Order: sequence, then C-alpha cells, then structure tokens
Amino acid sequence: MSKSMEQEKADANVSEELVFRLFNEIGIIAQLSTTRFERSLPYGMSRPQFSILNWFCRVDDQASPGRLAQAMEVTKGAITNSLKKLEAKNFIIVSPDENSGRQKVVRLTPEGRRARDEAILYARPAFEQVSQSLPAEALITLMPELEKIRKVLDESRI
Amino acid sequence: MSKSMEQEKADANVSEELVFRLFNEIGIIAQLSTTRFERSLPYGMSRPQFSILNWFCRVDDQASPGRLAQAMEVTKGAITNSLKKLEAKNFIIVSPDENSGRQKVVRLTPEGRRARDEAILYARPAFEQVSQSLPAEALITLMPELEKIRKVLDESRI
DNA sequence: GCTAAATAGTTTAAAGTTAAACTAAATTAG
DNA sequence: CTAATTTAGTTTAACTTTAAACTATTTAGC
Repeated sequence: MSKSMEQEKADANVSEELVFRLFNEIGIIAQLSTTRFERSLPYGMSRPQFSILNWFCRVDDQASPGRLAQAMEVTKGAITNSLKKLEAKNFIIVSPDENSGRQKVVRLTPEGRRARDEAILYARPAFEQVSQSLPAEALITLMPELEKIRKVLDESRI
Repeated sequence: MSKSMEQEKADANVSEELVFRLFNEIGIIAQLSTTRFERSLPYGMSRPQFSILNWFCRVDDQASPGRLAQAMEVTKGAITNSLKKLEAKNFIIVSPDENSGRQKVVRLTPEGRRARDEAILYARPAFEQVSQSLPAEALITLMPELEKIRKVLDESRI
C-alpha cells in the first residue's frame, strides 16, 4: 500500500469519526433545546404537534397525513394521533380529498397559525440566555452549513 | 427612542429568530440522524442505551443512576428501565455504593465498551454518504461552534 | 440523639410511539 | 371488466417515557 493510499484511508477514518462526533453533539443540543422548548409551549401543545403546525408555516399550506408522516419521520399511526389532538384544538382542518377517496387533506386554520406564532413568542425567554451568549455572526455562518447537512441526510434517506 | 436603540432592538429580534431557526434545524438533523443511527445499532440496543454506554466512554468510568439521569436529561424512572436492559445484556454492572446505602454505582463492563465500539463501527455505512458529501474542513469548523452552544445550554439549564 | 426534611432509586398510571394487522380505495394486469 | 396488488389511513399490542407516589436512607435542626 502506497503512502498516499494510507493517508487517504486515514483521512476517511478521521472524517467518519468526525461525522459521528458531529451527530453526537447535534443530538445533545437537540435534546437540551427541545426539552427547554417543550416546556414553554402553550395550549398543552406537544413538540410533535408544534412541529406539524410549524411545517405548515414553513413548507406547504396543505398536506396528506402520509406526507406529514414522512416529513416528521414518524409512523402514520403517530400522525393519526397528533392530527386528532390538533383537530380537537381547532388548529387544523382535516377534510376528505376530492381527488382520492382514501386520502385526506390537512390544512392549518388561522387559529393554528396564531398558536404556532405564539409558541415561538413564548419560547423566547427560554432561549434569551442562549441568544445573548452567542454572537449572531457565529450563528449566521453556522446556518448554511447545517442546512447543507440536513439536505444531505434528507436526500439520502434509507 | 433613539435610532441606535431601535437598531439594538432589531438586532436582538433578528438574533432570537436566528436562534429559533438554528434549534429547529438542529432538531431536524438530530431526528434524521438518530433514526438512521438507531436502525444500525447491534444487540437490540436502543439509542438511550447506547447513549449511556457512550457516556461512560466519553465522560467518566462510573456514575450513580441519578447522575446518568441528569446527564441524559431523562427521568430517574427512564434510567432505571435502561439500566435493567443494559445489565441484562452484561454491558454494565450495578453495585451498591459503599459510601451510601441509598445510592448505586454503575460501571461499564468490557463487553459494554466493546458493544459501544461495535455500535459506532456498524453505524459507519449509514453515515458514509454524509461524510463523503461534506468536506471535513466544514465539519472541523462546525464542531467548536456546536460545542459552545451545547455548553451555553448545559450551563443555563432551567 | 431524635424528629423532620431532603435525597436516591423504584413503581405506577397516563400518554405517546412503533410495527404490524386491518379496512377501504385505487391501480395494474391479464 | 375483473382479480390481484398496492396504497392511505386507522387500530391494536407492546414498549418507552414522564410525573407523581412510594420506600428507604441520609442529613439537618433542635
């Protein structure tokens, strides 16, 4: 084995070890921040419920339950459950799909959009300490990198 | 209100919105990557179980269940459950604390350490695509920033 | 010292998740 | 066109987690 090949192998290992540490770090941050966020949610909303509302605000204004299940990476059963809760709170409307008798169409209500905005507002205090301790420039450079990572994960789903 | 004060307020809002988007992005990445990772785990190991083994390899060689609960940010009940599973697999040893009759001491076994290393090894294929798509330099610059964020969250736990 | 309060870990009930079975509807193939 | 397959969503059983109640120890205060 040539020197350069050995080096190449070493690089690959370093990179994979790095990827692992990266996801480990991201996992810890996600747990710490979602715990914090979840406690600040209004209307007895859970994080999965908020995620669905947030998805409608960020991605599309309607979707089938199946599409939501894929987007959230949870089972269809979990979505059935969450949609029931959100519907009971009048945050979404679930109607039959006109083009397909086995599908349903889920839409955000104005109340749902307001609840999502409120949730974000109420979460501020919980994150104030963070936004004060971290310079905005650092976060601004971080975001595109994270988006790139998400895209790679998203596009290479197993 | 002076112009500079208005600007300051605007900056704060931008920063908080940014913090929110950051944690949102991190949450999505965490979910995508842990789903992927979890599927690759050997020995019927769950992610929480792996996290405990990994903690022993990274932080300390022994701990009380309570300390683990704090470190993992789960309830004591969840730890009781996870420790039972890990003990049944001979990955940890739980013994009474000599210095305190109400505490216990948890330690990794050699099998536990091996299982953790194997878990990381088996996870490689699942992350190869990612480590190939992302330049190592980008990850190297990312890590210290993420560590900083984690530290801030960790030190300002509510 | 002895009682009251605090702490460590377990247990339990309620809630949420998953995988698999199930129902109903749409698509495909012959 | 009809039967078989696939697809969308719900239901169910098993499992995990949480919060709170509970047991057992330790610490503090008097």
